[in-house]
Amino acid sequence: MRIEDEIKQPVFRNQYEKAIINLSYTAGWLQMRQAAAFKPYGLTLPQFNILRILRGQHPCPATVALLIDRMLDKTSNASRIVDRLVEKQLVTRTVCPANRRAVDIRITETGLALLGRVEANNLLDPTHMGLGSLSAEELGLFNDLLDKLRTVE
Amino acid sequence: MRIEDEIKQPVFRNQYEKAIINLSYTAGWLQMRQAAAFKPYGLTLPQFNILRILRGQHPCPATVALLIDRMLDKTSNASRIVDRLVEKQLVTRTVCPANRRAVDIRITETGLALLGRVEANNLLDPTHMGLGSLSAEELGLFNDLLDKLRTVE
DNA sequence: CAACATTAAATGTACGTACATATATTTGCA
DNA sequence: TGCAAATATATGTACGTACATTTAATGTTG
Repeated sequence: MRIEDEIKQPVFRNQYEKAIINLSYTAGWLQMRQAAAFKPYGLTLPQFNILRILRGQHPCPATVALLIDRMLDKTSNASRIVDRLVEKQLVTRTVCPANRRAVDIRITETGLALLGRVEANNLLDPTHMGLGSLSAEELGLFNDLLDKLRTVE
Repeated sequence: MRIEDEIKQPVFRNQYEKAIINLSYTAGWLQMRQAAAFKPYGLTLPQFNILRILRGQHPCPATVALLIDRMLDKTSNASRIVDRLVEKQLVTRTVCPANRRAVDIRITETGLALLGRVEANNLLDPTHMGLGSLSAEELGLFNDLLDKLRTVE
């Protein structure tokens, strides 16, 4: 559906403004679908992403600094997201013996099992998440346009 | 810059995953730039958008329901955003005489003046906000791809 | 008219983001 | 050694989003 119809605004001042609004709206649309997909498992998207990073490290621990480095959004507060995962016993947090400033964060068996159940449902495949309607060629074009959009000066 | 380099992840499992991450990342990138542009004026983006809606109604009042209807994000909490605008005296809130359940929200002279100052700086033009690097043709294509992306089934 | 449903907005709670500051530990160097 | 700087994380505050519940006013219907 065209963005004009989605948000019931028949006309934009220019194509730039339309693209800005379309981009924000579409990103929000995608985020809502992702959040809804995780909800039955009691997870948010940032929590899911951290669990995946921890599984990538498993059985080695990760530190908060490593999580921040791997996360898309650098300003998000990894400490507090880990807090919630600890409460749900999906993750453990222990002082790092080698460097007592740091903490060792590990995914638990429960966490691994939950991650497995979430992924078994193919929650992130394009059909569920949109984008299924774009061809490989269109996806490539789309990625190029996004990259170009961010170039300033 | 390519998304692979932006987030230092050299490879994606497939083009879909790359597009999803690229879309989220780019929308976040844009939102950061917008927030930074409004910050010197003590405004957030939702506050700015509500001020614009109120100016569109001026000198008539708007209700909370009208604001929600016009806002991109329907689940955001217009009541509380208006709270902050009232505190800053950019907006007034009075009980609607015709329907005492509703409230009449009006932009003040201070609010109009602030909006004028913000816009005088061209804060939302494509050069400041990115997208300046895209041609008219590319913008059209980009909008079409976003619209198509959201079609499911 | 009274009882109940509907409507409009406000409030509460959980979570995340953005940014500043605090606390504890380690490192480096005079 | 001792002390300042750097490092790793936690905490605090303001704001917004998502969603449920509450409060007050208005409609509706028997």
